[in-house]
Amino acid sequence: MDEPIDTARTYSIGELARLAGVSVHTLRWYESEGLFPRDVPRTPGGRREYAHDSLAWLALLGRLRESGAPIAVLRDYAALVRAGSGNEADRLALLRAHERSLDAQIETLIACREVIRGKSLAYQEALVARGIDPFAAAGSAVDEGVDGVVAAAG
Amino acid sequence: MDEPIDTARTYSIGELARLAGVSVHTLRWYESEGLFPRDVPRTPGGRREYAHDSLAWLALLGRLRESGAPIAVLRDYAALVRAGSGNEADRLALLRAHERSLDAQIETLIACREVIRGKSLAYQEALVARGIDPFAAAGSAVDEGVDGVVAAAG
DNA sequence: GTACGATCTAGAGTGCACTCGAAGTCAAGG
DNA sequence: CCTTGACTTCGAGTGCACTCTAGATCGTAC
Repeated sequence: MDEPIDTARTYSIGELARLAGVSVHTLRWYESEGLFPRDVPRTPGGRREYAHDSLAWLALLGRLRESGAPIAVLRDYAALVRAGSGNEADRLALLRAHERSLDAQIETLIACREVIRGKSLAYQEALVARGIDPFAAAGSAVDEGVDGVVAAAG
Repeated sequence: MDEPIDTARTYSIGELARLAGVSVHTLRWYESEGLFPRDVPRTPGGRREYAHDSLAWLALLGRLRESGAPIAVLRDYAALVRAGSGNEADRLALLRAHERSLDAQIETLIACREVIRGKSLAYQEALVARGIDPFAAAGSAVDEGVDGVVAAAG
């Protein structure tokens, strides 16, 4: 079951930063903010030696961040994992809460897209009605605008 | 065609803030940042007197902001509207660029949701396998965790 | 041994989008 | 007239999430 060649692999902070797509500054800052589920071991010289699974952990953090989770949520989740087994229901609750936030965000964005799409379609049709190619490079010398067609508020 | 009762309606900054769901501070700040398509008129006493269509304008700005458009984009759009007719193709280009950004955001969020959903389903199944109701209030006294089932990285 | 790049710590600085405070003005009610 | 509350300007402060600086140390290659 164990694959020592892979799992024994460690990363320097520079390597991990490159692989995870974050800066070394960010990795140190994440650590100082308690976003790792266990202490990052050091070499005798004091350098960070990340375990191979740090990359997967950072990938998860990355997804949470991308989807708007504040650092406090990542910290809470890391604290639960750090605390060890027995709190899986808490972890699940945290993840599900974020899922709901994610659903809400997606809905919001879809609603925004509809509004903005409506607006741009109005401009597009107005331009076509005036005999202008709506996808031509901008800056034509037409005198009269299409504001009345699109909306009073621009 | 004109409906003077409605279109002649003006709003004080407090009214408009309430209706648009932003703070009066924000309205003044938006104005100072050039986010209105024309100068906001003042009463003889120096107070702002927003035209009735300001509400629709703010609704559009709100949708753009909600969907991640930075203030600079709103400023550019306001500047185009302020410049008057003849630049509709530019306005359309701006809106369509934002639409593309919106599409990308939605895709990203959907990808995030899948990852996080996968994670929470794993916890859920692990809890069920251990005979625990995954939706019960958290904090049960189970000794052994499900980490091995979910993933090494938490 | 020395040069060099990567890493270390602690703490300051950045950018965004507000958000608030201070000190004063305006307008309607009593 | 006086109070009250909404309004004015200007500038400073806030919160978030990094991002960077300075000055020292580590470790490998020559």
